[in-house]
Amino acid sequence: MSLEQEWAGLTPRDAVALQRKTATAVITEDQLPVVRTVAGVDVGFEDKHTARAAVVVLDAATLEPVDHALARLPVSFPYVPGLLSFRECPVVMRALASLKVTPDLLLCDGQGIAHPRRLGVASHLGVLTGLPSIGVAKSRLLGTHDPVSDRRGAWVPLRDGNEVIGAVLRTRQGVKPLFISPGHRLSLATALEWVMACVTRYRLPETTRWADGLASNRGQRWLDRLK
DNA sequence: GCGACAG
DNA sequence: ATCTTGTCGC
Repeated sequence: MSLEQEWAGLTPRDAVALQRKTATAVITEDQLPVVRTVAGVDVGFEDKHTARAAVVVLDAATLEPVDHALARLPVSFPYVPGLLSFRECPVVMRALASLKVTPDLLLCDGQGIAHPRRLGVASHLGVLTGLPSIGVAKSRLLGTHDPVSDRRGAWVPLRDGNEVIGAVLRTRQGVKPLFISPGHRLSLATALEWVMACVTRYRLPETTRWADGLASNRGQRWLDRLK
């Protein structure tokens, strides 16, 4: 059965309960294979009723696209901070299912464990797919942190109380930092290494840039670049 | 009760 | 998330 069917009729209250249960399966220790391919995952909205997911698989060494997939699905859950998974996972799972190349690592838009119940979209997708995943968010959902030096690669821990739930990373000088957190099957240190490995000359890693481009309404232009 | 709040 | 080209600045 598809995820959209399994989650049909779920209320925000049910969703929170499901998150608490699912968070139990999240692993934040390194369990990665030799990473040859890295995928960028993102969801855009064609209108208030239709979600579009984009997944782009890049060669981990060259950062060149080797595969991609798109999927569309009616929106079936409202945007509620902390419950983003229930809006985005169904359509993302559809896109992932149509890939020809299964990626070794997922870089998802949004938080990993830097979440009230330690189950942001990246973590949830990691558990659903069983794949290692990283949360790459453009802004903060939870946690506090010290100022980050304006040097490329500089980072400071993101904390919730005494617990380190992620990092605030400067991927480029002169730009707002990114909020990185382990999604599933890897540590924060490894997550930071992979994000920087996917960054070239822009604020966002190449994985995210490709996925963002294809998921947005200007996706056609990016499709043209895919050969 | 008053803010904060991924995309 | 989304409406949107060129332009100012590091």
